[in-house]
Amino acid sequence: MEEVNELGVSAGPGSRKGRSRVTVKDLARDLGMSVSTVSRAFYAEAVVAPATRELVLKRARELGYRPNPMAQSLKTNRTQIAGMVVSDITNPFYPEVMSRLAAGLHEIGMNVMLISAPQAGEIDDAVKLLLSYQPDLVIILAATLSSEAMRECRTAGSPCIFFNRLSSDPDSFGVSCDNAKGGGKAADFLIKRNHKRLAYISAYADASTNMERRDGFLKRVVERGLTRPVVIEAGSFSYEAGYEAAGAFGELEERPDGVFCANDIVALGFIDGVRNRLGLDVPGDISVVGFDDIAMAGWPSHGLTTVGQPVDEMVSATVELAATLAADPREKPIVTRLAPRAIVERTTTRRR
Amino acid sequence: MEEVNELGVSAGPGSRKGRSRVTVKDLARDLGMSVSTVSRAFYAEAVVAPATRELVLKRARELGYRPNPMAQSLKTNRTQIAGMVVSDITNPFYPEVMSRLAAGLHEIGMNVMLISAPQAGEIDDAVKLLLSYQPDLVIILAATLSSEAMRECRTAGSPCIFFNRLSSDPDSFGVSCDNAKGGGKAADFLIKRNHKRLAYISAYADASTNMERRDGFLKRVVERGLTRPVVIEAGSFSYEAGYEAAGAFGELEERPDGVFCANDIVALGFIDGVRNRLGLDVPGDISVVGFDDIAMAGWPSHGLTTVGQPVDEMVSATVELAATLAADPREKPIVTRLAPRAIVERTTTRRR
DNA sequence: CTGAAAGCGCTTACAG
DNA sequence: CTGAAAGCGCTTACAG
Repeated sequence: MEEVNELGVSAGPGSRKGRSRVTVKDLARDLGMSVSTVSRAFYAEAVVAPATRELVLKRARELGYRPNPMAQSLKTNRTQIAGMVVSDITNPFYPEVMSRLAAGLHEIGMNVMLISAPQAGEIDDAVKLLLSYQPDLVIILAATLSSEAMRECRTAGSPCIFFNRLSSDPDSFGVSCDNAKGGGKAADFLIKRNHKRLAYISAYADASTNMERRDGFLKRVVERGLTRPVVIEAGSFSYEAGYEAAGAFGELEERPDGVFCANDIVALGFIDGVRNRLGLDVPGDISVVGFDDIAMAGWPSHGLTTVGQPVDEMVSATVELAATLAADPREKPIVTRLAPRAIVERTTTRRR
Repeated sequence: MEEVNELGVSAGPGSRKGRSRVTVKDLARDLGMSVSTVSRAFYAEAVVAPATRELVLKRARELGYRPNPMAQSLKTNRTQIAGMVVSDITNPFYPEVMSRLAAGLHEIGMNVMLISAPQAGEIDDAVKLLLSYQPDLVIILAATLSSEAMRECRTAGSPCIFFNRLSSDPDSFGVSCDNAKGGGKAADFLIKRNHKRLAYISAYADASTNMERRDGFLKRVVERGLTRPVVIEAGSFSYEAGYEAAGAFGELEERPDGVFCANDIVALGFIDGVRNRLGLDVPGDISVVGFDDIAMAGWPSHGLTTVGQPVDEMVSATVELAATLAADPREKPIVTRLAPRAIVERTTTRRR
């Protein structure tokens, strides 16, 4: 940082903050070039003598110069910011995804602005705050945007990518697992192991993920000639909801022997509920299959058999889409569906 | 959004993006005032006729005008951005904290820029990217910044707040639980229930949280006249580390009857390890106490007795500090310590 | 290939 | 109390 002083960049009156940052002006002066030329050196498309560019880039590195993205965005209307809206943070699936998404976005030079709403209601205000930074795009995890918020994104010119859970809005992008297929896999898995009476534990009823997994599961079961599975409404994607669902499960006159849950966290709650409240054995009395394959599913205390999500592929697809959208936000909305991974068989299922 | 058109704000040449945003200029024209006056209306300290201010604010609301923070920051050197650096996302304690911190920061009008590094090594680059946005401060969760990164924060003028885990750097802020006291509480708890031979499962050895909890625990145990607890090095704050530590625990010639773990997630792993690998009963053979009181600790399948962190207080303190720092970054570094909550007694401990 | 100039959307001394 | 002007750090037509 000595070079900063070499340059003679003084703190200046505006910087009570003590921020002495190298600006394009400093760099230009140091190099004896015009600001325009220096600026151009940073853009591959810009026409500038190769030798000049090299000189600029080299000196920039030495002085630790980086273009100020705030100033850039004022001119370019691009911010290199990806908004990330999250609400259902209690599902461990999302921290895992957030972390990997953020890393991927950093790699393409984007920064992530995080909006996290404990309650769904509070999301709107936060989205407004986010939008004032004009993010190049916003990625929505496990949250449902109000139609007002969606409209605001549109007027702000920030396209929305729904990750995992899709939106009913036809104007937004989506990256998701082929959940219906995943539901079908769960059905095949249980039927192959000779289960006869199946059930589905439904989470948040309106979530696309929930509906697709349910429908895929039911459809396949019926196709295979078994009776249509019972559906128990747990109400949300949470451990508690799964735990409560065990109560309703206990009331069934004919007890199912195979259960597919909307996701892992619901499955874990359901299993605990079934064990504690109904005194049943898993997998002795019933088999339970989850969806996601979060790290916890692999813990010995749980050993959950589950349909794995193709997280790597989903993250890559999202990052790629982000790169495209950052370059040209006018792409037409598209929904990408990735095939689920193979079922991971652990200890919550067995052959009947 | 109709008003935008009323105003006659055209998309303009620069906005291929279709971003038609109301600017201060538009608002001024609409109100027949100067840009200066309009701008002033948004600052409580600025001198402007009350009636004028009201008018401006009202119309701004109607048109959906919000000052562009990018442009603002160019003048003010304040960005209203809080950087958030996270690495240990597998510990569920952090998602809970992130979510609440983000919400609190949004309430004081700050936005959160997230850096998440899967491996500690990759954090430096991401921090550089973050710093180019000149965050008013950066909050560090469960991560250790390289000294180079810390220096960069300093030259960038962004003060660092270490949350939970403290830094050895004397130049940074900190908000943490009184971990030593928490360790002492765990000791008292086990001793009161007549445990005689105690052990501590250590996580990442260099983490301040780990050291303080350990030392507080050991000190209190010795003070109370018991023999100094065995310390087993699990190596990291993870389930896997706890699980592995059970192996080392099994090798001990004299088996402890009470174990205090560096945090909940380590405790859960340790318990599973002890049960699966050693065939021991918890709490039959040994009692286990954790630290944090994450949601999972309360699950029936775990029922972990644990020292609760004062998360609410820690989050409030951090947000308050952020507000102060955003206003004046030259505050002197201070470390806030909050008392741990009472131990939550569940089913992994019993009286001997 | 390079430079001078305009302007992105703001804030804030400086006059009046 | 208000307005005209300068300037924050950039990019990018426009000349040369």
